[in-house]
Amino acid sequence: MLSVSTCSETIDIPLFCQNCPSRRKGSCAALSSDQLGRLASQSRRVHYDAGEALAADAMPIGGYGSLLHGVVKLSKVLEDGRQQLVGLQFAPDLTGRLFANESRVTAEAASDVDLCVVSRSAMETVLRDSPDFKHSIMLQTLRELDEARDWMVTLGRKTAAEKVASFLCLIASHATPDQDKPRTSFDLPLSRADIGDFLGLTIETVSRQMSKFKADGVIGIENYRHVTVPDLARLRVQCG
Amino acid sequence: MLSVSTCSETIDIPLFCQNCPSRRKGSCAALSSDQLGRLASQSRRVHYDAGEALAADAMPIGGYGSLLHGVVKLSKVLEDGRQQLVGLQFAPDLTGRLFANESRVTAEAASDVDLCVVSRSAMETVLRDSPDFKHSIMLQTLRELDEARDWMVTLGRKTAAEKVASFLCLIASHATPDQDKPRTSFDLPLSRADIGDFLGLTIETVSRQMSKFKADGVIGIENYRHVTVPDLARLRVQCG
DNA sequence: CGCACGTTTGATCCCGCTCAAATTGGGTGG
DNA sequence: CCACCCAATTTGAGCGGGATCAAACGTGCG
Repeated sequence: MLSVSTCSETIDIPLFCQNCPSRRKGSCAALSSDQLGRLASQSRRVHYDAGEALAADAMPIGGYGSLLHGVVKLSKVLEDGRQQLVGLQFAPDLTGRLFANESRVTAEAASDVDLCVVSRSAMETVLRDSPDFKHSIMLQTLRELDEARDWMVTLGRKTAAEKVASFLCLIASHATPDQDKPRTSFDLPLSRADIGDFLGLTIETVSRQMSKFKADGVIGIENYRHVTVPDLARLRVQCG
Repeated sequence: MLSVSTCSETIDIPLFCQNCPSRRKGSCAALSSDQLGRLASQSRRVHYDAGEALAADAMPIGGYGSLLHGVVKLSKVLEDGRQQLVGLQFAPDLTGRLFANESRVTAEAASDVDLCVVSRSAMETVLRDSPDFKHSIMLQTLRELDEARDWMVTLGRKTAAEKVASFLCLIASHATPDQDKPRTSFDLPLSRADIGDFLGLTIETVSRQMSKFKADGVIGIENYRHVTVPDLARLRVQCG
């Protein structure tokens, strides 16, 4: 893998990169095949069960991970235990705070999660050697900033019903495994408690608003976690 | 200015860059003197009066500006007019959404503001030619993301009193013209209405909490806008 | 089956919002 | 210099949305 090829584009691509979301539409798409090979040789697949922590607030950064499958929740807590989710990550997002010694958030696997992990030094090397790779990650960072600011509007100015509708729309638009269109049927990656922490609401209020949407026919709920949306436009109207 | 010098470090630095916060501790610090000269030759000083808009949500990006003096507020509005501030910028922050055709926020001068403005193409050129400059801006973007996430906790999980205290602490830590220590006496760059929009509160609630802090001796208020903090630690405790 | 946990549903309370009025201070013109 | 005006802010009264406290329900697992 470390030998450098100068001809074929595809032969040198590591097998496990071929179907990787980061290679197909994430930051690794910016790497040449030999850069990819070099990075891949220093990476390893890591699985986290739902609920496991990938990184803790104010703790040293162990490494960086490209999200292959699953959902990662980013959160922060106040001293007295109040918690706020500050972001959700989906494939092919990169986890881990770049250019800092400590994490600024707690990262936990919301569902079962597969990561392609590289060490901090390997990441720094590829960032130095591939401006395109770094650029791609800068674009992701800017997108995350846009998303964070969008969510600030939800947190600061929307009603409970609008918050829950906004959350459902967010999941519908990301639950899509391989397409760009929002899904009309999906599993929620978060418990009611996590949804409350994401929306700045209590469990009970989330539950009540979901029940109300169900009663109004805006959504269907099965087994708590599975949601169907007969009319996406109707749900979107509820987002305020 | 366009002539390239190979010897002296300081002679070629444009006069109006010498005292510029972006040159001293912002992104322009990453530029060589001839890169700086080239960029400066394409820049111009622009003044905005308090209240003027620098950029509007969903409108094309006109150019980018390094904030020389003053405070810029970033906001988003819902269709029905509800507004949320999603960030404040101070010197030497860069204004303008990079690598996008449209702004994702409305940017307004909160106070009188001076900007060092460059065109989009000039910015793209210097980003291409100077990896250090681009890196510096990436660091700023990551910092803004951290700040946005910190504020999400404030918006989602704090009480009105804690929100107002958090805002006062934020201003105290940024009102410092040339030092890194929080100020104990400063002018608020925002009206009560803007503070409310920043905190997800109404004008009245902001006013009541400020009055309460004043009555409790945590802060002093003169002429609505000027605040003194006799004991910063006591204010910080109120932040939750 | 029976326990445990996540969720739903119900009853009540309270913080922050709404509506309304008074106060302050700055600017303007006589 | 003062009277007036206007916008921003403060203060007050009452209401309501979401929180809190409490209990019932459903689902999965040992």
